[in-house]
Amino acid sequence: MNLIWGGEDQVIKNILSEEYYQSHDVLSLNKSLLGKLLVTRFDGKLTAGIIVETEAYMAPDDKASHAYGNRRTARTETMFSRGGVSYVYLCYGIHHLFNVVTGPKDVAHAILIRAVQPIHGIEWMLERRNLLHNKPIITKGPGSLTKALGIDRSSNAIALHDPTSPVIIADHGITIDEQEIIASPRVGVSYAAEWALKPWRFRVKNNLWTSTPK
DNA sequence: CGTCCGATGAACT
DNA sequence: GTTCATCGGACGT
Repeated sequence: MNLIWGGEDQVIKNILSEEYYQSHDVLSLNKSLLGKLLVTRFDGKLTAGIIVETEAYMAPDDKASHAYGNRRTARTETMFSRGGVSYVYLCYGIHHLFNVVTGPKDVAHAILIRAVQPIHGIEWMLERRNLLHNKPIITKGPGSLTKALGIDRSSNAIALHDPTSPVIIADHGITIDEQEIIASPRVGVSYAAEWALKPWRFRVKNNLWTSTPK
C-alpha cells in the first residue's frame, strides 16, 4: 500500500463526498472503505490512519445491529440519518466505537471501523494511548483506534464529508484488490444467532494492524 | 428508579 | 487462557 502523507490540503481535496455514502449496498461500501484515510483534528492535533479492518451492520434484519427491527432510541437515532455521518457509542462502559452511517435516510446501515494503520500524527497517538513506542496495538481494535485518534461520544453524528468537521474520511489513492480482502464472521455478537455467522467483517490481507488470522 | 449487560482491551498467569 | 475494569442505554417496575 502507498502510505505517503499528502498533507491536510490533499486530504481536503480528496474528501469523500456525501453521495459516496448513499449506496444501499453496505457490503460493497464496506470493502470500498478499506484503504481510505480516516483523519481527525482535535486541539490542533492532526492524526490520520488508513482503514484496514471493517464490519458491516445492516438493520432492520441484522440481529447484531443496535437498530435491529428498526428500533429507534436516543442512541440509535443517528444510524437512521442520511449516510455520511459518524455513529459513536460507548461499549462495555470503557471503549468508544466509531461507525460510519451509510445508505439513504431512515435506512439504519452502519460500518464499524475496527482497525487503522497510522500514517500521520503518531506522536499524538502515542500520547493518547500512553505508549512509548509505535507498535501495531496503537490502532489495532475498534476501542484502540478511537483512543489514538481522540474520538469519543462527542464525535457522534458528525458529517464526515464536511471539510470543516473534526473527523473526515478521504480517498488516499489506494485500491485494495478483491484477493487482498479477507472476509470472516463478526466477533462479539454471538447473541445474534445466525446473524453472527455472516462474513461481514473485512480486513486487508497480511496487514500488521488487523487482527491475527487463525 | 433498579437491574442487567454489552459490536472490548489490557494485564495478568 | 482468564479475569476484570467500568458505565450508559434499554427496559421493566
